Amino acid sequence: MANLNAAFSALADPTRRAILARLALGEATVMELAEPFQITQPAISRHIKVLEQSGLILRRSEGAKRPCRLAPAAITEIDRWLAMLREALEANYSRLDGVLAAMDSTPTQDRP
Amino acid sequence: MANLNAAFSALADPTRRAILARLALGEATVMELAEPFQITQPAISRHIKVLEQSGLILRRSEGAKRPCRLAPAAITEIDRWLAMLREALEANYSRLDGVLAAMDSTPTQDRP
DNA sequence: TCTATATATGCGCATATTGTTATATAACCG
DNA sequence: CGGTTATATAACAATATGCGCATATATAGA
Repeated sequence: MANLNAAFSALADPTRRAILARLALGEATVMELAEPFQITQPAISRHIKVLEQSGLILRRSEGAKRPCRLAPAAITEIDRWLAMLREALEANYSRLDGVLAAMDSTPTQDRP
Repeated sequence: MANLNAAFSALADPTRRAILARLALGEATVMELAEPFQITQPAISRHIKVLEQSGLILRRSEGAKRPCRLAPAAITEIDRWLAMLREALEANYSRLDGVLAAMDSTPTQDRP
């Protein structure tokens, strides 16, 4: 639960989300990731470092290149946390549905 | 896609995530939300403001109280964005499974 | 070895975030 | 009306973040 800080913080930046979206298509190098953006390469390198330290991406070495790819673990962890909220909302909806159904079918029903 | 900045940024703070977790149990007032924490009430008020402005929570007025509850829309939006990564990872796994299956069942299979 | 390519890091600056204290606003209660 | 409760805002300090520029490191290749 500690890494959620870093993971959500990393996701809060649109450049970093765009990088992740690109990585969803497959592994990519720093230069490839930097290409669509107007900011400098050092800035991209730092974004990548943030993503790496947050656990959202993994890297390997291929000569001078350091390709990046998505890291399943962190994404799963985030998903698990959000599931809590999702389920809470679903539960609320169910409850509401129940109330509405009760109102509809049994107006002023007797209940000991 | 614009609100994702604010939403993820809001989620990056553990106090705010704890507030959301509390709200998953149901509506709560500022004082109720502040109770488990050691930080001051103004600090909690500001966390709530951040959550509200990010769209993650909704509020109503009940006399002097301003109870908070989870907002389905923002949470759904986050979920949709993460689904992209989730599906990408699943696709990668499938591809890997395919490769492994091919290696296992048909070593050096001919393919025009 | 010299040079080009790929990536990382240090520095300085502008801006944002978080917490605290003090205070303001709003509604309830007697 | 006056006091209490609930919540918000202002002002300030400390810290963090993001960017560009310049530069360092690492590998490839002639």
